[in-house]
Amino acid sequence: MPDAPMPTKDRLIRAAADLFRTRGYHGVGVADVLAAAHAPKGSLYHHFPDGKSDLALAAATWASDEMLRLIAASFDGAETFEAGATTLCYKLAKLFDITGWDTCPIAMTLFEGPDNEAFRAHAEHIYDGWIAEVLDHAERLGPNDADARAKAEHLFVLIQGGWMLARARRSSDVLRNLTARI
Amino acid sequence: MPDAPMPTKDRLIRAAADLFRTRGYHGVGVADVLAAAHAPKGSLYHHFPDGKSDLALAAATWASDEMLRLIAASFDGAETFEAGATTLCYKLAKLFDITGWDTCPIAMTLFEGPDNEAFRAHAEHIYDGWIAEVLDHAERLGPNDADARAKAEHLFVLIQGGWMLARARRSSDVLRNLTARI
DNA sequence: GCGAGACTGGACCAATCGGTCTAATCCTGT
DNA sequence: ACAGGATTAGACCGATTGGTCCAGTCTCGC
Repeated sequence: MPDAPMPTKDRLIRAAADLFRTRGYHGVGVADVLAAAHAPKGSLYHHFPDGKSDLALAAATWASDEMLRLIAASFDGAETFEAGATTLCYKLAKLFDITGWDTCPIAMTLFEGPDNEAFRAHAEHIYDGWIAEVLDHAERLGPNDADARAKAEHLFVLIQGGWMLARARRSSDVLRNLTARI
Repeated sequence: MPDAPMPTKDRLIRAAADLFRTRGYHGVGVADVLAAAHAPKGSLYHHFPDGKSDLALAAATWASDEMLRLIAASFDGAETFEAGATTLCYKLAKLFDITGWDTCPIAMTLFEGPDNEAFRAHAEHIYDGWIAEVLDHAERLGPNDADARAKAEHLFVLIQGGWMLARARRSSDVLRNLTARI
């Protein structure tokens, strides 16, 4: 666990992302994050002057970047949109099994925040980023497809819904079965 | 607001369901529920000996019953599965606009609970109830359809995912657009 | 109209919450 | 070597958290 070489700010973000993802924004205290990141309180409020909410936005952005990488990795070698989407579902299923991913990390972190509007806007921005990334690949792989946007949004909806059922059932099969409906 | 005639227990459940749905389990304090239900603390712990978690399970069950009624109402007059599913999406969209429904009330209430396993199991039970209700109608409307269960689960996934995107975008159109993919 | 259980009302509690503050320490350019 | 900003360390704070407890009140069967 190479904790030491990582800057405190990054450790805080990662620990926060992990905790928020599994227990939700209000389910995690700053003390929990501090303990997980092996950081004192002073550091948190130095790097994130607005405290917990500031940290939550950064954690959501970091989690989003991971998701964007996962999307890119899934579609990069794909020859069709369906192939890429299928790979993405399987990668998510594997991640679900390994890390116990529960639901969408963005939803867990931002959908119950305090000053709701800022959090909601950030969530919308992140989701649009995911859809845009998928859309890029959809247009690349199906140049004449007028429904590319609809296909991208559909995949997003499937994955979000699949995440929920997968969590409730503790079964990643739900995510794999998604591929039949892409 | 006919608050008075309603028994305290019911007022607590409804107030809790409303609050948990919008702000999540940990985002709501028992004091908030008490204030919304115009009930003193003693009543809560009389009707729900295990306190907040007990109340959350009851609130989730109540919210689930509302959803089951909505499903039944949507499919009752329908001549095909697709027609019923479409009606359901439109009803949910309307509800989203009126009440500001945010995401799945069950997820908001149970997915971040404390003794996770009991909450998760209850969520699974409720979700299976929804799917079973849809499945009944699917089998009634398409007697020879071997994929009835897959169709029911697919509709569930669509609605769950749609709920999330609808909330992030503050737009019920997402729910209406679901009908193109049923 | 009386007695018993159901229910209410709210004072009270320890623990935890997010956040502030200041002193100490580290790091880097000169 | 030193200055000075960046960072860390953690004591401390008032507010709020979920929960306990019991005296009082209501509502029944009898």
